[in-house]
Amino acid sequence: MNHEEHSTKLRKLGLIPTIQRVAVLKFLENNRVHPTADEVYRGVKDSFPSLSKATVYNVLDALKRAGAIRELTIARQAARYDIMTSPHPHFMCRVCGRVYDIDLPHAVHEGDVVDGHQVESVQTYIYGVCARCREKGAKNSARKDQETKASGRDDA
Amino acid sequence: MNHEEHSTKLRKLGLIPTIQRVAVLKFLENNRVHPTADEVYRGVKDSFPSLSKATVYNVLDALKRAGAIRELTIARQAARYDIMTSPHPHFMCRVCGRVYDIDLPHAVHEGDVVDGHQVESVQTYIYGVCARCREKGAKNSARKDQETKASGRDDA
DNA sequence: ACCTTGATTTTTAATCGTTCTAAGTTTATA
DNA sequence: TATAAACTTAGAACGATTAAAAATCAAGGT
Repeated sequence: MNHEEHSTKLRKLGLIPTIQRVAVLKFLENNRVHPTADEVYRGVKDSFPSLSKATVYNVLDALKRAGAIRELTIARQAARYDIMTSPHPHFMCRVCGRVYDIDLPHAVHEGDVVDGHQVESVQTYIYGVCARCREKGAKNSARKDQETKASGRDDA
Repeated sequence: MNHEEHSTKLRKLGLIPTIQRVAVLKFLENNRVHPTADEVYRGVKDSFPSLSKATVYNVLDALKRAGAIRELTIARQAARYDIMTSPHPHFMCRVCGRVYDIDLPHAVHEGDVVDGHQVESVQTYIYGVCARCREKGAKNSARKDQETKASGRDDA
């Protein structure tokens, strides 16, 4: 997608296509790892140094309300953002901190009524150890029982 | 449950049963509305004025790690706490802010492996308008199309 | 019961994600 | 190009949570 197409997409969403909005949208399309607002900020700022962090929050909020992205509260520390696709669960690894898309549908859907409550959106968050870290852990423990650091990662 | 029983429960969890821990545990058992740390603090402080907020965080963290309570990140603003029962989804009303237990099982469970990832816990959060607010809204709009405030509530 | 030692609580300050404010800039439209 | 509305910016403010250090308490041995 080029600049023009992003502008069109934003216009269709009812948003004025400013260069900041186009830049954030482009970043989100090229970085589908569920970045935090700060990660978006740092990523976009590289190619757009005058960008303000408040703008990132403003743009993310506008995109969210326009229904173009979803906000994930999978971790207490910071919200994460996902380009809108059909609803699906997310998995967060407690070892490396990465967030993965899970290829399963939700059991409850928009429009459903559960226990008398009108459903507008659903998020399922799964926590554990991801495939990559399980492998690494297995390797390490097989070799030497090395301590497998459980601290947070520092990004993808 | 009386004080002695709470002490026993804490001991079984491997925690020294201090009066603060007993008080927080008791509060959580009597207020199963998924309170925030601050709501726990205010609630317990009533009957225990010397209580510190840091202690509430410490106790909640200890209870969480001992597996006695679950932490919900259903809203970005603040974590909420739930006495441990079998895993179930939660519903948050965007009108009144209340959080309800949903009587449905999760589709994914502890111990499962999904896409190669080892599952340790699952949380499903559903957002929308609760039964109570739907009724109220219907009543109001039938009567006079009164504005239905969408701001946060101020508790149960 | 008393002591010792490690765990816990307390107060206070710090951190950090997010929101607010006020001023400056840009966009859409005429 | 003029104008008003929308948007961006920098920086201050906010609020939930965590950290640090000193004071207090709980448990087990004497």
